[in-house]
Amino acid sequence: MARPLPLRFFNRDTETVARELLGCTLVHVMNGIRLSGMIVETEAYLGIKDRACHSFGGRRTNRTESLYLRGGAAYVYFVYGMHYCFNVVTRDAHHPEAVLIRALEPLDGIDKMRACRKGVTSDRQLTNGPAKLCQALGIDASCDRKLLTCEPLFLERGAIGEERKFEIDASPRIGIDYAGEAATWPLRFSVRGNAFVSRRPKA
DNA sequence: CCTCAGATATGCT
DNA sequence: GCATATCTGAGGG
Repeated sequence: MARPLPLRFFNRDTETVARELLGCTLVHVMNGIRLSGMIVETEAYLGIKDRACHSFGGRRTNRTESLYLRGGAAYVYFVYGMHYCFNVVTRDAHHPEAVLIRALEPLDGIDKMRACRKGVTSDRQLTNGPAKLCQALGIDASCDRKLLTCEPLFLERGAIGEERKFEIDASPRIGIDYAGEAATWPLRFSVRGNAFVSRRPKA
């Protein structure tokens, strides 16, 4: 099993981290069971200058506090009254930026994921959305602010030293129409042609 | 395959 | 009070 990604991976430019997380594996160990999936879709959120980001304009509240941790922390927030979304915090404490993980291709613990996603009929729907993957992997508010460099919640590099075996699509982010000009920034990244990407990027 | 309405509760004004 | 980085099921093509 690969080593977790180190802190220095996260303390870099947010867009770079969002691109390089594609192909990496997100792992959550629950009750000794390893639940994991390959990251196939991400979005970069660029802090105080990004109207779509929860820390836009330097806003700092209880909910957004984890964005002001150093890179490598988890930012898990609750939306629409029933869903969780999982983010990886990037850069340092003075730059409240993050990468939203939007979709995974399931790897380990698929039976357990099916149990967590009762009612879902096809495996494609297990983790092809930001709230779906949280439900499948058992990620909730208790994961907020956790450091992502060790169990139970961490990331593993994809193929070390190997060339990427996929092309990356860049497209506008989902569900942020209120964000003005920022809504057009191509900060959503996905693995071209992967069946678990939440929506096909517009050509 | 597609679009659309409804669910639901927390954070913030 | 109100908006929300979403999902599901129903209905139509």
